[in-house]
Amino acid sequence: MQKTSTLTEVAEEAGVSLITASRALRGVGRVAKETRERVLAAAAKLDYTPDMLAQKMRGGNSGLVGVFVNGFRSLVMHELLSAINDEARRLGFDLIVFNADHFDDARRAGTAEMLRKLCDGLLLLLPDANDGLLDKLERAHAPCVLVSFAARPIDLPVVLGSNRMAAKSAVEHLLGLGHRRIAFIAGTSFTGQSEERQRGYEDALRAAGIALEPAYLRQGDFNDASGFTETQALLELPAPPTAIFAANDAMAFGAMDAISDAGLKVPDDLSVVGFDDVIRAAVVFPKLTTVRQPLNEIAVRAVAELVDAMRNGRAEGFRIELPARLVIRDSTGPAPKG
Amino acid sequence: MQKTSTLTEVAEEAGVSLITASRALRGVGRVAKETRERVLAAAAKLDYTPDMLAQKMRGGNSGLVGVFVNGFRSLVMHELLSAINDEARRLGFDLIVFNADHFDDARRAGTAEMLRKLCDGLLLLLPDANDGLLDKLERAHAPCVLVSFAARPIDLPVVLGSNRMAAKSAVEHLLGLGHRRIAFIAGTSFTGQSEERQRGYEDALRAAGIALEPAYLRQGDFNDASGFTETQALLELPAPPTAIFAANDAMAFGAMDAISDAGLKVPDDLSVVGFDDVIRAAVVFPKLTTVRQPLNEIAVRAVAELVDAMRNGRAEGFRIELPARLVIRDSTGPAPKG
DNA sequence: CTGAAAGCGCTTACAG
DNA sequence: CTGAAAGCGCTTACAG
Repeated sequence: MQKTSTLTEVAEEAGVSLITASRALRGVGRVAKETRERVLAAAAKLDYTPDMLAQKMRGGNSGLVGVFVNGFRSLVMHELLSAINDEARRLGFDLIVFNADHFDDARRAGTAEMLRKLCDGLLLLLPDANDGLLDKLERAHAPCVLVSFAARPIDLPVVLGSNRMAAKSAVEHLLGLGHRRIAFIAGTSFTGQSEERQRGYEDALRAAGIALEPAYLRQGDFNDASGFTETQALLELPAPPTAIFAANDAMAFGAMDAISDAGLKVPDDLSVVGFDDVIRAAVVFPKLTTVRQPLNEIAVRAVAELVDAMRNGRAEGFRIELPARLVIRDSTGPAPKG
Repeated sequence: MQKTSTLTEVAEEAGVSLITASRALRGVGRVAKETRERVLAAAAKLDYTPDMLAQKMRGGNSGLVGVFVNGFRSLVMHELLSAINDEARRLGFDLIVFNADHFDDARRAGTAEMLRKLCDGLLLLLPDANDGLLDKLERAHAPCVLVSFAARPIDLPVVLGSNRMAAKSAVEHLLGLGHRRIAFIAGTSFTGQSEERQRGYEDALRAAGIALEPAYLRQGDFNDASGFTETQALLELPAPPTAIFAANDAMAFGAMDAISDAGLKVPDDLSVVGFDDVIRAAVVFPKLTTVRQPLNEIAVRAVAELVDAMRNGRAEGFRIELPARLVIRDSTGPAPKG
């Protein structure tokens, strides 16, 4: 099928040796101007494109950045990917994206390994703390940057939003509105970000002298549906909360739906706060009060740090937290009397 | 940096020849059970992963599907990518995504070529008709499928939504509501889909005996902002339209904003129809009447056809149009009197 | 059942 | 300025 021409054919066509053709094409070493032109002409004639696979096997850079993601479904992932793509392109790197969840499969591990060799550097978006790849990269100090990872200390560069502090300020906002019964819907714990947000929630309550009520702590999975179900459970409590802080926007949307379904109104009866500020947050009715993740800044910074690591050929461990801030919209209001 | 162990090392460790180790690992050819076990143990001990780059250079399948996209920004692209990923995974293929716009750059072409060799098959999402890659693939009958491409006849498999017919039914819906002055905001023409939608618009008007008014035809670029600007221009016309059909949802959102900004109401003063039915369409206020692209069906079908082409090692030209249908929501209403 | 060659397409030293 | 070797990590015939 692939009738790509090879360097040998180009050399033959130009009447020079393989290696001379290679040099002429790469513009490396001393090659007579006339010879070079002959080779270039031959390459053009044969529509020659170098085989990156072979090139890479001999070492050398590809100008490629590998991006490992965990699924494409989430809007945060989508925005992050867009921003990273823009920034990488601006700096002259192309992106290869690989969906890297479920690393247990041997074949998948082979692909990941291959991509690691093929690309000059790796960006891991919202990686799973249990991914064996992380250990491998850590041991090798491979040039890579983890984005939005908070599960554990790791000897690799990490760029993320300030989950804990921003979550704290979100809950303080609710406290300021007079809420005392505030629930938290947690997400999954793959990246450790949900835990950080929960800590911020607890920080705020503790600082306000409010005891943590276990019944107000619910376990969701970052999807709309779980926000819906967990909110229903909360509403059935003897003393239901007057405010719900969800670990992400999707669950906050689910919460708002559940509240409507129960015949209640946001924010009159219950206030809802999300986390992320995906596009939909500003468009939904009522508009969602949420924490804005600095996705763009995160992307730009992550790419910059990766470029640095690629230049050094290795990565040292450090952690950059970029400030996330509360965006107050229409889904939060004064706590209902009584 | 990459201290991956090689097959040679595994063979040494197991005390067998290179080729025997290769056979044992692949489970191919006759290898004594005891020998095989020794090799497997050695591989496990050395944490060996085969080098896909080297493997692929000798031929053989990778189990990888390459997906070429034009940017990550659009929500349609995002949903399509999600659906394709799910379906490919279900069938045991992994996805490698490459952002392939601007193929003119020589280095990028090398990457594309490499990916083409590396992957067993290619999916081109909303490809640009001017992309030189299309010609190459067409000439080679390379195993690939074009998704949402309508720019020109091409001797390669194509899967897309029924742009023209669905657009026609959208405009018929407006005609049924009594609208006579209906504008169309076109998008860019890379994939030819905007043109198809415009044809559907013209079909409907023609069938209703309404002359095409050039002033009602505006050129946008598929982004919100252009929907906004072009709508402003339409509103300044001596006889402004009473309905606007935008070639995609993003421009329809822009149109709604422009209408609000002008102090007018949707759908009382103007009706708006979009195309795509992205998530936001059902969430925005008022909810957008739009054409639902069968993105999921398109994804499933495209993957199925690609699997078929990969099995044959080549692709024949054909075109599968999946029905897109109008979803009537709140942004369309009776034409205002007078 | 096991192994010594040849080769995939290229580049890196080493010679001339 | 140009070229003949060696080798990247692997697999495909061809021998034993």
